[in-house]
Amino acid sequence: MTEKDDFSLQDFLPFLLNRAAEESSLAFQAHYKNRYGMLRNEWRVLFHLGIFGQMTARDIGERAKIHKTKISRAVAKLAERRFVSRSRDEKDRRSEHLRLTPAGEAAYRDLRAEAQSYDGMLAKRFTPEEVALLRRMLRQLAGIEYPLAKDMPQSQGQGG
Amino acid sequence: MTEKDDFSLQDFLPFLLNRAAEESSLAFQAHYKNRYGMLRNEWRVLFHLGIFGQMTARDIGERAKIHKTKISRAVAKLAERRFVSRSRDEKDRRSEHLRLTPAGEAAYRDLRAEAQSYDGMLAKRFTPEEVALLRRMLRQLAGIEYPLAKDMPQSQGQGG
DNA sequence: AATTAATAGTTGTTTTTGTAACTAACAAGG
DNA sequence: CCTTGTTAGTTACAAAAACAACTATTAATT
Repeated sequence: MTEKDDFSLQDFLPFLLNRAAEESSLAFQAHYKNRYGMLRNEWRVLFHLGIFGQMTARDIGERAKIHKTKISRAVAKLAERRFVSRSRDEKDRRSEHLRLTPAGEAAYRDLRAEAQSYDGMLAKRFTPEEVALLRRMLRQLAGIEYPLAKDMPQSQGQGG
Repeated sequence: MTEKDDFSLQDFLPFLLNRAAEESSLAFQAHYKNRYGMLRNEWRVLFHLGIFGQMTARDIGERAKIHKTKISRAVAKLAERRFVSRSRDEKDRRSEHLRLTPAGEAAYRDLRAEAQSYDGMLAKRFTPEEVALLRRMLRQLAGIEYPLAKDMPQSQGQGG
């Protein structure tokens, strides 16, 4: 098992990103899974509703880039557990507005606190400048538009 | 759908990392999938054998942190397609040594070239210093030890 | 208005993954 | 040697994800 080739798999960004994502999700995953029996897409939907208050399934999917079937099943489960309530839009009866119930709000607040402290724990391995740069680069790689506000130097947009 | 809460999902590292990983894997995935009908774990195994020449399933799993059942299935498929050959270790007949066949070598070289150019494309959105820092941070988050060689400043190990 | 196309969301089926249990081979201690 | 434990790898079953096809409703076209 001695090295034979100069290509480094551990520097290959898609591989590295996947490993980092997987590793850094583990502890948080354990939390929403054990505490609430939630799945990844379920906490994501929960968070969107917690953050934005009211959205349709389509809104969520668009913003988080989650496929509509995943949203549909996540919403079904959250609704079944009374974390989310649904109400038809009377102007367009195809879509429905989703929002958190009080129980959903409570779960959201708990998980959000957990997320914040967990994120802080991950971030404190680096300097604040490093973390800011990391997030900026990850957003760029993820194809997420910059908030475009504040005072960021907003460097090179090579976009290909 | 107006914001209501100050928590930013798009800054939450596990979410952001997942999105970046997913997004940045897409094009490469298309390549090994369409061209070779491979799965994620299959190209990973292929690359390990391409890089190290000969390994056991266990070696691969340990190095890439892939569970043994995934390795087992990936190897089975690669062997079936004659990309990989297996040979029992005579000293310890539980384990077997894996290596690429010429066809496997060819596939590896092709995919490696693709990976390299793809990685370059991702990287060129940033400055070389930024990319170096990004990889370093990702390795740290992924729990991958530094090569510990060369001339890296090797900063803060907060490790928690 | 009838026809066609598009959109929101759901359901069904197939792949892929995750987990647990298994076999075979080795290792150690009595 | 014969239990007991460990390791390499496989297989079987359960959970989750991916993909395609579907219903209901609205919008656009003729």
